[in-house]
Amino acid sequence: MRMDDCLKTMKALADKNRTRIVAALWGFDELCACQITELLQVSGATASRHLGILQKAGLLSSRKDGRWVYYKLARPAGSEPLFQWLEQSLSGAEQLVADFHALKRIIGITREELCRMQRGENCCPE
Amino acid sequence: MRMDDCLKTMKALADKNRTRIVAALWGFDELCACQITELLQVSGATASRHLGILQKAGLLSSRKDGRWVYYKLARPAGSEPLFQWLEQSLSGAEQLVADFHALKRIIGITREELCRMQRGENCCPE
DNA sequence: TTGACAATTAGCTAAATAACTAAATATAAA
DNA sequence: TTTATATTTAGTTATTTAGCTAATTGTCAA
Repeated sequence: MRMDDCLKTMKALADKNRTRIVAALWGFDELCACQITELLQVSGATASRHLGILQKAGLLSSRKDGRWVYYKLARPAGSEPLFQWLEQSLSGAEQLVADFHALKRIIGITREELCRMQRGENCCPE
Repeated sequence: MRMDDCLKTMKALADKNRTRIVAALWGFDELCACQITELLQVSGATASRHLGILQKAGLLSSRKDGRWVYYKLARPAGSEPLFQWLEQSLSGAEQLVADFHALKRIIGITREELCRMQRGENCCPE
């Protein structure tokens, strides 16, 4: 690996929100952009930018399904020790435990309803 | 490890000059601040700041010997996989090979002469 | 074909950070 | 004790980056 690629990986992981995304994908194999947006409580554009940085570093892969884009961990060849260190270092971290519970709630909401919430529409459109 | 400590480690390593410092200490057990300054070709203050960031992240330890301060890798408990990934990812990196050769030259210069050079005094004081 | 809409990109602002110079600190030598 | 000097800290400036809103893109449904 070239030094720049290695630094790109470190820079991608050296951010709290991006580490939260990676950790979320340990517990939930695949998540869509709007679910990540809801987890981080940031704008969709911000979540998208973070996902792009992780993907450009080779840490995530994405799959498009209609209007939705799903992300999962890529675990490129040779990255095993890095992920091992990360998982071991972060196991039980308060923020990630809270995230795990939040995600259980989030995946219980349909994506349509989730996106409606994110657009600020109150609820229950009859 | 708390999440903040983990992020501090990642942030410490997510900088080219600091990665070069860590890699330098793989090949040369212990180096003093002025040798690191010479390697990176930055001001002494800048080198000192980078060394401080690595030390606060727990990645370096230091030892004072008179006017000189020597640094070495700390390799804290649990960090083995991280260093394994780093060494494997960076093995053969162009910049680090060049640094290794530069260091062989640098350690051949007495610290007194090195610091004299860094103060801008030309050479050969009789 | 048109309208709705999830996701991304562009453009901006505020905060974080890397670099420098100058001042402060601590140690050795005269 | 005074002077020289290796390192660190303070203060400043320039660059990078995380966040936002608005505009754009690509897809589905009416």
